[in-house]
Amino acid sequence: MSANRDSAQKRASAPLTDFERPSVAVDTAVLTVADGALCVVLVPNAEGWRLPGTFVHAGETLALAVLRSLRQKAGIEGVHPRQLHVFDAPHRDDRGWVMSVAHLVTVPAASVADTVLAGSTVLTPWHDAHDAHDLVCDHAQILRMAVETLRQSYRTHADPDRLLGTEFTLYELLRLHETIAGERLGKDTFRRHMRDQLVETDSHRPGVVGKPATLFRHGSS
Amino acid sequence: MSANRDSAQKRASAPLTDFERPSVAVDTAVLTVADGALCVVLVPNAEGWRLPGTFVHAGETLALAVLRSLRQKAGIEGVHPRQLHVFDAPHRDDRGWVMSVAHLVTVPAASVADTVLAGSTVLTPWHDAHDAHDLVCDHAQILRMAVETLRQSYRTHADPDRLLGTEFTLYELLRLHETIAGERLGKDTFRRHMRDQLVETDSHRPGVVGKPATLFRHGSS
DNA sequence: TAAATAGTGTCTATAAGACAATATATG
DNA sequence: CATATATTGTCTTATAGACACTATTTA
Repeated sequence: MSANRDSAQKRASAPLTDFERPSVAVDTAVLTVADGALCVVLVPNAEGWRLPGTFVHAGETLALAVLRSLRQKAGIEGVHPRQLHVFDAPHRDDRGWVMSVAHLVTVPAASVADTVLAGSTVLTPWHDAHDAHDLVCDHAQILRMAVETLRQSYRTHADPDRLLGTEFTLYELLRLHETIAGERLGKDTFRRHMRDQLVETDSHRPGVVGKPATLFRHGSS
Repeated sequence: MSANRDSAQKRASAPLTDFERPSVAVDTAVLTVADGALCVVLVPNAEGWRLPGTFVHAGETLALAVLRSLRQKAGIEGVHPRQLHVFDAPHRDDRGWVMSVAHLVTVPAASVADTVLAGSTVLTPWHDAHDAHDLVCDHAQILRMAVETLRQSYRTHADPDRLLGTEFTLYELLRLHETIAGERLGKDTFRRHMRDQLVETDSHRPGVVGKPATLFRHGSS
């Protein structure tokens, strides 16, 4: 029975060379919100635009491979990769058997300018996430999953990815949520949902005209 | 610059042999609900209990590897694997560099008896999912993720995994949800939530005493 | 004071949850 | 009829969303 043969192989001390092994890559949707638009980092290659990615090296976790690829290809540092899904169709990559583990990373809009400067030899191309067509193989699907995951996390929390700074007005938070959700949200209902997650400060941010808005910080959670 | 070298490698026609590659395995939490308990399939090995799993073979998708491992090790057929997460800690397996892609599979309680018979040489050990301790490496974490994923899908749908048969009473559905959620649910609120997802039939299931319950089927969704 | 933005009070429609009443079976 | 289970009606309370009102700033 083949089940016995399989078990015997797994109990042996060096069974790993008995099998052909796949190459494992990571591909990452780097998202930010800037000027009321949800943006993603795309890099050009021969066949079109793609998400930044790399092969995973020995002794490296997937998350570290993501960090390495973003540092090298987009000059992005200090982020927290979230795993989304493994894409494993046997012939999705014509170079051979390559699985890709899709990831999501978010970058605060405030650090986008720094990011561009850091990758000195590489243009860091931010694109509107909703206008990103013609991506290679399954990268459009990765982008959709990333946006949906971001939406899900912002549906229940004020700013889990700290896309705003430490202090922000409720209207800035509202515009962030509207951009991520892709729809208008009632301001008064929104306030009531967010207030108990936030801490009011003594400071205010004056606008060009009108009553200055109270600044808030994140709660202890 | 190392980014350039990396790009050159990826554009070459046979770059896949330049890197050491990981072994990729699948491990699956097979869940069912039987007699008011959430149960999981565990198989014994030298270090303790573990979830059924196998290495992924060349030319095979992750889902197919899951199906093969369940057929061989537990006699389970006709299921639909759902991907949960990749476990990738570099030294999680002392045989070498092994990543494991965790999966969730559900089996209707009605087919559990058949499943046991089908694996003629293998005892199919169902265990209470909440009493499953002492699992090898990260399998306890996989089980937690599987249970949470199952709970999430039953929070919004009547019986997405078809754990009940084609016809069932609302009280049978209520007991299923209570077992999965791990808490009591109000019966009248539950009815109102479920009714519009279900189709009432002309049939009834008589109990030992009392008014026979109406049988329902799933809606068109 | 006029205009603009920030923040709050209140009303209504809807949904959740608990409780009670009704319906239909067995013995 | 007594009892047990199924099913529905209704009441209370909480929440969502819309609207309008108040507050505070600049010009």
